[in-house]
Amino acid sequence: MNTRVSIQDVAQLAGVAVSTVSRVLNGYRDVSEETRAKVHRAVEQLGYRPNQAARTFRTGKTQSVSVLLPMIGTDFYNRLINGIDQGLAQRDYDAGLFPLLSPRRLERYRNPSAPPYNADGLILASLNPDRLFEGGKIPADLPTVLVDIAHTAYDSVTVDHVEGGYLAGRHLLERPAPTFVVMIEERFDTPFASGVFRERLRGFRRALEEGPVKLPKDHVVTVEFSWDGGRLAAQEILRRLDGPANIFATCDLLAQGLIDEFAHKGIKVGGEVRLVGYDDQPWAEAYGLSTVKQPIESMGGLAARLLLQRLERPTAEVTHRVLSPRLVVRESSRV
Amino acid sequence: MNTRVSIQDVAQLAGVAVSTVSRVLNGYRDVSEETRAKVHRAVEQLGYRPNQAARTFRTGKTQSVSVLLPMIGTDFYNRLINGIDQGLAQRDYDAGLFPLLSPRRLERYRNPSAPPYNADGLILASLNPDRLFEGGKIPADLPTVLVDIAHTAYDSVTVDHVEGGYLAGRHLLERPAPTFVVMIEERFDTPFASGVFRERLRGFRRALEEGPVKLPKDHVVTVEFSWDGGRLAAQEILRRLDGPANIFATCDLLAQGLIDEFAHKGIKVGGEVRLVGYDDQPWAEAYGLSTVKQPIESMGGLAARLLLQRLERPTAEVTHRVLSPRLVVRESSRV
DNA sequence: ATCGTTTCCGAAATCGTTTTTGTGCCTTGA
DNA sequence: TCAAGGCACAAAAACGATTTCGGAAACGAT
Repeated sequence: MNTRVSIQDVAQLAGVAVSTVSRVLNGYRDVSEETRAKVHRAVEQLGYRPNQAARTFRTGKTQSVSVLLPMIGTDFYNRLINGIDQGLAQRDYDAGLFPLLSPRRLERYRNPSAPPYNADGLILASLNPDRLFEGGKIPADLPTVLVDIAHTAYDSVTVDHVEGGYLAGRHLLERPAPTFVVMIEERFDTPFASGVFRERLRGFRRALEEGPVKLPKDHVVTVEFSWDGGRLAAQEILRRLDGPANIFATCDLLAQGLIDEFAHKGIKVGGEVRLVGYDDQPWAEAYGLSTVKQPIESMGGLAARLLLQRLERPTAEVTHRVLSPRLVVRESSRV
Repeated sequence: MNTRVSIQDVAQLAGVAVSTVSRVLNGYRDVSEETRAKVHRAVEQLGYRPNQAARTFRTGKTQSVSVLLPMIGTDFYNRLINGIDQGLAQRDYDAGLFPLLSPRRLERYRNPSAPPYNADGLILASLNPDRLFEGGKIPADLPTVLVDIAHTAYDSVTVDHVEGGYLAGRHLLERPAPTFVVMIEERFDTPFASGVFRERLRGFRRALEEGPVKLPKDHVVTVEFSWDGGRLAAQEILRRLDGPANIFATCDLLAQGLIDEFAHKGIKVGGEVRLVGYDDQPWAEAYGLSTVKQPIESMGGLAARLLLQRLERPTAEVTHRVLSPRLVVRESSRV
């Protein structure tokens, strides 16, 4: 007995036309105080709630955007979501989150009329639209901005991984020593963003080129994306080295594995063995891990603002914003 | 030039009526193979995509449900979301996540025509509908199921915290010793679920009643919901005791603080000082922490299935499902 | 008194689907 | 031969809002 009452009923009870009720409800002018009150009274009395589906149908607007992202629960996406949310809230927009929790979901969301696309705009986090939509267009030509990944055809906000690697490199080279890089194997068969680890390595190399130290091929250890990966890398490094070293792990998880394994072998990072990670995970501070911190919240907030802009002017020129990471120095890289 | 093409255009190109196109698209009978092919050809040629808003408007169905939850990023909500997602995917429903990231969002989501309620059903996680909607009804009378909280008026899935406390108590009392409980102060001014810590304590007390050991009033230490809270509790306990003890922490975070502080003082849990936590956080295993594990994924999956059922039969009787937690014994409580 | 302007409001068109109803035509069976 | 029924499709009526258009009344200025 709630969804049954329509704007018609309100109009009838108030003794006015539906158009008048609509005008009152949407705060338009051209309505006298008197009728406005009558309408409000009728609305109150009937407990009328506008049918949102009808409204969306007519206006084509939902006042909401969808955020598609590979997963949730990681520190990265938590911070990103918070940033997006704040950016959106400023302008009375709401965000629905649609994580690609399973291959099945991914398949479903390829359907252009899936629920996520029932929104005014779209934020794709770490998701390559070409791969996600298999070369097709964005469903319903939804205004879209990419975050944590770039694409010539869409607005995007990213942070510069090359620069992050460079920062790590410059820092470690304050004290020249044999250098190792521990990084992750990339897979290109998912619609997720990729190539970042290689970029970080590239930046690191660039820093090395400015100094006297070399990075031999076999000093780049490629492992799996796991804590165990880091431990294995530590064993590998110890096999190759006995003395001071500078180590760059292209993500904190690997750095953690390294630290734990070193500790197990009685080696404490910082001093002789210096280590820099990447990501600034929440536990990094407790671990005393030097690391490269990305402005993830800013990235999210900026993406939200870009989307809002695009909603206003759909045909404006595509913009790409590249944010800079920041080096956080802690004990693990002290000389 | 995509959203511009409607079912009309398809009908015209195919040389049939719109109703026929609709029948084809929805797989209804009463269409010959020949016209079916014609329509499909026209659809293909025009790149026609049905207007989802219109469809929703007409049918009143979206094939999606909304999940309202206090936050994301915690282990609890991660597991819950995974459970829900799996339960929903089985029947071709999609879930939009709407975390109450800020007080502002909470306020917005009180509006019955906010985007989250533009769905076929609603899952409220840890959220009390009375408080959330300030005594009002669920927006648009959306079929709703509650999870991690109960309410007489709605379907719900919860796990029994009293039972969890009881399990911890029975286990610790295998070896009688002075007993402490570390718990968290509750706040009732939020729309979030609450009272669970008290319930866990109640269950623990119930176990004690079956044995010879007493729980003195000042052996219940109430602290803040933080790692530091656990550390302070450890200090407090050490002040009161010198010898063996059984400790029940009503959540793992407190247990972690306890363990760390004890370690700092040279005391290792397990053996003399036995400890049981609650939640089975991801790190609990590495910590060797005995703890009470809730079947969170099951809870989510069950909630999803209940909602699906209710969507089919909106007037069916309200059901409440109470799941049982399970004790995971590890080193921290070995004798 | 006349003429414009403004203010307020109603009638009707409209959005793109789904669903109901109607209508010829073709079969079938008695 | 005729009634009954099924088939394939068309026509039109919803669904519930917003928006456009236009007209009556009220008002002020000439």
